[in-house]
Amino acid sequence: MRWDELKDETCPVARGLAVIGDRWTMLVLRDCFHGVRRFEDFQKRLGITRHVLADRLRKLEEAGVLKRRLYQDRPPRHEYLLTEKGLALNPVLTTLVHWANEWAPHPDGPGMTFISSETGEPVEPILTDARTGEPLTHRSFRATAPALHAAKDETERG
Amino acid sequence: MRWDELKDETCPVARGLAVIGDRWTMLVLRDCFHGVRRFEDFQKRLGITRHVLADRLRKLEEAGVLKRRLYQDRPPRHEYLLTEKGLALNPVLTTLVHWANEWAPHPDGPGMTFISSETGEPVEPILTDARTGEPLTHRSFRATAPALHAAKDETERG
DNA sequence: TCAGCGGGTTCCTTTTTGGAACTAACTTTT
DNA sequence: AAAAGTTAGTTCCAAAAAGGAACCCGCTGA
Repeated sequence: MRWDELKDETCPVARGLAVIGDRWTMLVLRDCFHGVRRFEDFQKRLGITRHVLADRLRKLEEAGVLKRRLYQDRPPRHEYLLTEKGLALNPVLTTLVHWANEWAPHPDGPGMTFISSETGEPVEPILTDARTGEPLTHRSFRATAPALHAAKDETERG
Repeated sequence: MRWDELKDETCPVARGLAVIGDRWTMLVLRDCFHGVRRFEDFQKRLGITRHVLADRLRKLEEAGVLKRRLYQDRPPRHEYLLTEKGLALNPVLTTLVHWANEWAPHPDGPGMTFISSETGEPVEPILTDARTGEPLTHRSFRATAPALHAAKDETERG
């Protein structure tokens, strides 16, 4: 399987990764969430090469995660903004940050924390079951693929 | 910046992606969560080339996400198991699946759902604030980087 | 008219993949 | 005993992607 065939897979992990699974894409999105909008700013902050950046921005726009908006005529200049689809990736970034803070921390402590948009109070995002309200740990639930019942309960413990 | 320099970044997004941000890595981990343990099984299921798979498994082991365990001598054969660090990636996969089911669904419906390990009942994983118990939407909170106060509140709405 | 800005594109080199074949160390079948 | 199968890789080469630097275009402002 080649990488560009991922988007046709049934599995939602594959379908998600077809959009955001590329090397630089998540870092571009991180910067979007930090308010970065312009080509030059992405390039300077990420240290990504210019043609790779142009390619990723184009693909994210095609995927509907970003949209371009004209912010001046003559010469036409665009900025890149998160769509609803892009904003909805916030939990993915968040859980990744949560994991990295715990399992791959920088010596100088967490580089990122979360605050409420309304109150500015610190927020501690955790995964819970919407039906019961109970917090979910990696042990308390698992994924099942309808057509794929090879799922086993064993991992390291087995 | 080259890709292999990511792990030295301060930002937890970058540090996380240094481990799991590679093209095939998340798909390998998905299969781990489905109980796949052996080289041949990964290879057949993913359609990944063998030396790329060997490389990814080695890197995941070095990162402490997987560990190899001998399951037979003569000839020595190893299987790959998730460690605690690897199991802790479950929420990242989960939120990705949640996003893909909503925003990049397959025509034939969701390819993956979640069930409780204890009861087998369906589980709907959502992000909430551990302090208040309130569900978090992508609008209700945001990340702040201590050294990086360029964060703006505006996106598409601005 | 000349420098500078913003947002790319082009060119070339290096690295990473994809694809297929091959190896090694056994075990099982004929 | 020889042949075939199993498992986990490694090697080789061609193709694709990324890194790095320079260049281009349409302006603005001095």
